[in-house]
Amino acid sequence: MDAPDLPINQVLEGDCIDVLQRLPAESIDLIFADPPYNLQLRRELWRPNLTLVDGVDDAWDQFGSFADYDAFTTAWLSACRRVLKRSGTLWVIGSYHNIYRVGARLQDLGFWILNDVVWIKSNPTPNFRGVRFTNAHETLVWAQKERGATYTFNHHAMRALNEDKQMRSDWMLPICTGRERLRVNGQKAHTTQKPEALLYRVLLASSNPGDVVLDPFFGTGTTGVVARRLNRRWIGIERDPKYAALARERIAASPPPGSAPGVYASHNPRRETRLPFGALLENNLLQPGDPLYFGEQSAICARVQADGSLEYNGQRGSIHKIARSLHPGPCNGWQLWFYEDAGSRERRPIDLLRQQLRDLLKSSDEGEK
Amino acid sequence: MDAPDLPINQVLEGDCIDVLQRLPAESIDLIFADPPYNLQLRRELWRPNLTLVDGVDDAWDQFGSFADYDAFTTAWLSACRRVLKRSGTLWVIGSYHNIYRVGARLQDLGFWILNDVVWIKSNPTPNFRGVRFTNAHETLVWAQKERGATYTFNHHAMRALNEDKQMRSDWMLPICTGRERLRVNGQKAHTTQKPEALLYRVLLASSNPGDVVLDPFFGTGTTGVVARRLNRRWIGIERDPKYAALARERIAASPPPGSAPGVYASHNPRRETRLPFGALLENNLLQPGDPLYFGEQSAICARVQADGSLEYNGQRGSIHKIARSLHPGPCNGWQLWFYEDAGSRERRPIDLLRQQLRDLLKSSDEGEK
DNA sequence: ACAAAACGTGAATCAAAAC
DNA sequence: GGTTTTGATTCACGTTTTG
Repeated sequence: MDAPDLPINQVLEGDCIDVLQRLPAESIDLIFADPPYNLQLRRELWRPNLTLVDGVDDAWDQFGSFADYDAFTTAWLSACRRVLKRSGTLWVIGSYHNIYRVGARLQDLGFWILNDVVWIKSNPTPNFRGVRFTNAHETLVWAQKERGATYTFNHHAMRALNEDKQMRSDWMLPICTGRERLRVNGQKAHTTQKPEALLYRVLLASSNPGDVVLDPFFGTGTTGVVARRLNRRWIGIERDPKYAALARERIAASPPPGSAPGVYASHNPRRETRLPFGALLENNLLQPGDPLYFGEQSAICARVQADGSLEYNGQRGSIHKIARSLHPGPCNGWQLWFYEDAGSRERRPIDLLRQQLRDLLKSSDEGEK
Repeated sequence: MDAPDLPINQVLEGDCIDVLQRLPAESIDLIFADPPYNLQLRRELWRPNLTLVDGVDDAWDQFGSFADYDAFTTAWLSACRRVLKRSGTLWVIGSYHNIYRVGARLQDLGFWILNDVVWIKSNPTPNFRGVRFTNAHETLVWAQKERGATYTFNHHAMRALNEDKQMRSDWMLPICTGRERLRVNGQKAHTTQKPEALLYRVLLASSNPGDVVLDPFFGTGTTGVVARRLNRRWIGIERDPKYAALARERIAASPPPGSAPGVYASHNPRRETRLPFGALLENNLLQPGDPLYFGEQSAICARVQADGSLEYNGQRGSIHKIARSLHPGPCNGWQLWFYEDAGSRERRPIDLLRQQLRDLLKSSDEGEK
């Protein structure tokens, strides 16, 4: 299933555009990219207390013009797109300096944006001069390889992570400081290290255990650390041998995934084994000829047929089909049809019977073991 | 000082590209633009409660391709740039559908981005299908006509509006609903009416009383209403005579300058720290698979899942939910579940970890000051 | 009259498995 | 791979209706 020559769980040294070209096509499930931001700082910045701000002035962040930056962007995005599976998705993080260039190029190349997400920093650097708004966020673009392909989004994992409400496109997370910040001789090892919490959410949302996650601008390896922790496989590409070495060291020292296999998989009702409506008859939860009501109150009453179809007003078909004929739009028959409980004479959705049957089958499964 | 033939406080009917060309060059202090977003909706969308979502399907939002949209964008941005004073600035609002196109074109034309700002919606439309993140924000780009020119930024006004702290680039404001939403025969008059609070902040930040504020996509005139209220002069351009008429009517009926602006000051509920259990995982204080014990002595042991839920005895749910299943009455999972301390092997309530994380976030907050 | 519950709605690129 | 069938999925507010 995997390409045989995929260099799993390794840091590859070199320019990502070159290295990507040597990887097999359509082999990667997820890409997270934190490219140079092209910051274009013009002068030193001093705080009001007369200390110097240690800004990003690395050589790797210098580009001559928008055109240069665009060419660079198109090159690495194309290379990424080639190695991505059809079902794969790509995340890019950036700020206003570069994200509009990146977003537009990415659309031009055929990527299809699924969301943009804003990382709201709980503790941003203030604007020392008071001449603009405090730059308190960065933007992440999440895109699929091509419009309409299926992709991974672990909706229920995101809900669980957000106290049982849908995860929104605004993520409030602190910047990477304190013990998490990698240091060498007391100096920060990399100027733009991202917090692990950010990668945790990205990987949990858009990949599954065992998936291959690639980071073309690996830096000091945050993506690798989190991938390992979440039981994903990873590939890092990094041009600077010093960063690559630091990343290897850091990942080796980071916590390995636990041994319990179940904990990493996200619950997904769409992947549960399907029970045809007829199974309720086969298992004696309904009888041929039983009435089903369309809603809790309504007088509309259909009859269950022996083969698991419904009959209403001369029509015959599945619970979904008959429901659709009674109501516009997409219909889930399991929730729309009600049976009458024998004891209480109350109407209950047939979805309840399905749940009972699922529990029944599950417990008999476990009894076999 | 003003160009003599500036049509002040008027709604000009026509395509903004044409109309702008008839205005004098370098005569405008501030532009706020809310262009079509180029949404590309494919089919009907139904809510889970079987009602139909009334999406944006207006003719003015239809473009054939990215190339068409880019040409349109370049045309109106160029026309705007011509009428802008050297000291002038431009705001554009958009979503991921269009904002990367707009941002890149704007940079190409020589505008210099000062900030981008995210409007975080306190009450966004949810994602009914559960297939993406809730689209909970829109993006505003704030740019000056050319790099290095002086521009207006009312730092102290922004501070005052934000409880004496620097105004950040994330603005949490409700969408336009209720009495503020303009209606005709009970139907919303315009599909994309913006809240006045948003314009209030924009105009207060980047213009001065008496300045001329232009809006090339005037719609139902929110920019005019707020400009009038803040004692700025305004020019609106609107293609649709129906919207133009509504705008004139609305502005005439709106409060004149001098009324108390208290209603526009917005409270920011985000500041109240909310820590979901999953944050302990995101911040590396717990790992997927870790055991949690129900009480200090008990043998009941649940497993932490990667998504921040607990698994016990086949059930899966939040720390509170699983606790409730083990104990009658209301349960505070934070105090009932215990982890085992790595060093001492002693059990400690997970509330301790929450406290640690709170302290951590707090100290990094204070470090900023 | 008042409180509680029900209802309506917003810039939305909104399905996926089985056959 | 295109077509058919099954069936998963929502949050914060403001307004209206019900009790």
